[in-house]
Amino acid sequence: MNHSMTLEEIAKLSGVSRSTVSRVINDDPKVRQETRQRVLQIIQQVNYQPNALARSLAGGRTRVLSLVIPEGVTRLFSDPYFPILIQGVSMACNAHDYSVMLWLADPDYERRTISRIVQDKLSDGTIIASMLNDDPLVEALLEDGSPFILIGRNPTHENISYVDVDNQGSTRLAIAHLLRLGYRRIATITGPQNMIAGLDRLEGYKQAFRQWDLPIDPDLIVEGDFSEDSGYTTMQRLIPRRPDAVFAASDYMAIGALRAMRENGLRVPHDIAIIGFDDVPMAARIDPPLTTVRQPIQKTGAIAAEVLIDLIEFPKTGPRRVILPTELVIRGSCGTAIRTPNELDRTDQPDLRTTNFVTDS
Amino acid sequence: MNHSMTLEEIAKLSGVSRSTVSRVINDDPKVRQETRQRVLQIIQQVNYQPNALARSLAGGRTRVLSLVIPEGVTRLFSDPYFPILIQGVSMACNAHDYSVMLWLADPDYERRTISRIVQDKLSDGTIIASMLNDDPLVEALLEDGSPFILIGRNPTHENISYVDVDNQGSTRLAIAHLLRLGYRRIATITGPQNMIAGLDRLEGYKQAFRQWDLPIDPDLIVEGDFSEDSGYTTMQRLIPRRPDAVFAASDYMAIGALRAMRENGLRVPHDIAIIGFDDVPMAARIDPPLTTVRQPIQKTGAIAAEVLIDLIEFPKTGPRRVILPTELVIRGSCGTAIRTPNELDRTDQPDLRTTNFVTDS
DNA sequence: CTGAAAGCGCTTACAG
DNA sequence: CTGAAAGCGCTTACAG
Repeated sequence: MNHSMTLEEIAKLSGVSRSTVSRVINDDPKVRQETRQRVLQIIQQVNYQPNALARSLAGGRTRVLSLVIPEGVTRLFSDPYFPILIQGVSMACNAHDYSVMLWLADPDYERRTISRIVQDKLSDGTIIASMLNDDPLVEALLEDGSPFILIGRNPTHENISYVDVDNQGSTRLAIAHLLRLGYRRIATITGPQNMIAGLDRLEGYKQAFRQWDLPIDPDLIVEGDFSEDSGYTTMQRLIPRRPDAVFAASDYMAIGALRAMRENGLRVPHDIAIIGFDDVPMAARIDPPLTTVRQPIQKTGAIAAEVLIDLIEFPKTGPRRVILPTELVIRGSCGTAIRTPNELDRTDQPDLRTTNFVTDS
Repeated sequence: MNHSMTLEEIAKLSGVSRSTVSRVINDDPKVRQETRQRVLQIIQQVNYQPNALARSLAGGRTRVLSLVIPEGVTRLFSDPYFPILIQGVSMACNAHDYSVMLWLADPDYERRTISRIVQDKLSDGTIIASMLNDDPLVEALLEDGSPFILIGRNPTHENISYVDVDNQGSTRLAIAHLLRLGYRRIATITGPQNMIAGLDRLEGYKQAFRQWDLPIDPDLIVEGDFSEDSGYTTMQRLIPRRPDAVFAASDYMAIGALRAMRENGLRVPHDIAIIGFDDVPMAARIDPPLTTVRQPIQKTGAIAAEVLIDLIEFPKTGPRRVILPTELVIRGSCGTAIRTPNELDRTDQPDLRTTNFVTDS
């Protein structure tokens, strides 16, 4: 167990006061070059690293961000969504010399957990990736007044900072794509309806039908939880209802649905088409390659961290809302042929600046 | 921005000294019941939460663990290994009132990153899940003298604490299973050869052949990096060499290999058998279901955290080494029929207490 | 059982 | 440009 150096010792070694050493460490310009050099050399020499705890306590800032992710959510394992998100957060934090504290918390937190996250004062701010509506943590953070940001907008508090994608618009576009190809019995496997992403994607699905003056068949709407497993299970229920296409609110649900289709002898896209959401790496690799709405997951995490850091360093600036662009990636899983070309060729231009089409190379 | 309560204020409100409040908070037995109650009530009433920073600085312990995972490793995204591991760590930490600081660090750390992890003093100990041999972080931690534990043994420092599975033994058993079924041209897609798990699984593969007095064909050994993609790519190279079975050192490499097999018109297990490693959820779901070596990933993370916490709280106790049991899970991907029953039925009993056979329900 | 005091290792006005 | 001093919010011997 090495004895850790302190400011005091560096001061002694370099023949200055500890105030001066502190100033050198903090790049305070009003230190004589000569002095600075001497101190820096000593620091280098003994490989001194200031104690982050003491620094934070005295300075009032920890340079730590809390990242809260719902524990137990199957998506954590079935799907690289959260890993990629975490990496985005981590990279942005590294770039700004922040560290990240990870909380995999049960969504119905015990009161104690919330207190720990909120009042610990171990982090300067919080990123909530749980996206649950009416998350009690949000209320607690609001009350505490410490900076935080959500991944995914919060419908009950529109004045909270968040970063999100246009889930409604992107989904509308995906459904429109299927409609344009002639599909009519388009089912959807939704995300959890207690998460805004799940709600918004379902809403986008409905909007597309309304835009086209087509009826919505409630029998073709089933609720999943973003996991591969739920995609499989819900697809099994959907098959007897004979959809000709499916929009799954996540790629892994689409992968699960494909598994169910295969087991039931359905050929994709010949017998049934499918579109996913996310564009995780696996989407391009399955058979057939999955048409999907690509969202910038890593960037979402990075932007969340950056906006939060900004919020911490400039507290006056009001809540920030960031909407990141998505794009529809066309691959093999929804076919390309127009099935019933009659009267379908309406040029509905979606009002969606953030969404683009791309064709996968 | 709420004003945060301090010990001092609680003391004033409850008419005692701040020493007493501190004792109440820390469950010091030598406080009169009556006093304790009064203080606790005030604490409850104003929802006071002690400042963790100050507590740590004064107490010398932060109750924070650092978890270091190699960034950029494709496995982080292609595979739930790290997410499940993280969850294990997180759950154990929650249970012991520890928090976890996550470091997704480039494996060839900048010197600065190492310093931050090691000397920050923001955490009481470190879990290294990078498993890279000759990790500079290990040297730094060793020098610093602060407690840490590895996921995966370290061949150069056998006296470091770690938790691992018997990779050699498990693999030997998996290969023996294939040999017993009559396969002879058994290829392997190894893990990265700069990680001990990759090395040990390859070593187990070789050991099995030696045990059976069979030659090892270097053409049937290709190196992957645990990712689905590398499984696909290396399998493409392997196919012309006509293996009749493949042992992939991770399930996702097996999944990638299956993709290559399918594209080349090979039927599994009719034309070629395959065994994976990990038993991630997807293993049971692909077509055909994957025979694999199940390792307790979440438990590995949990045990690592628990042993580390123990090491922190009882520093004298020497290095701990934990080997967790694995089991061979037999599913459809390697077939069941003995192909060439002649002379194969040797009853080699592997010397492996930690490995069991199970058949998936 | 309780309090006054020193101390954890820093930062940051305040003087000079 | 530099130092002495107060302070961040706790813990923990030391007295009593």
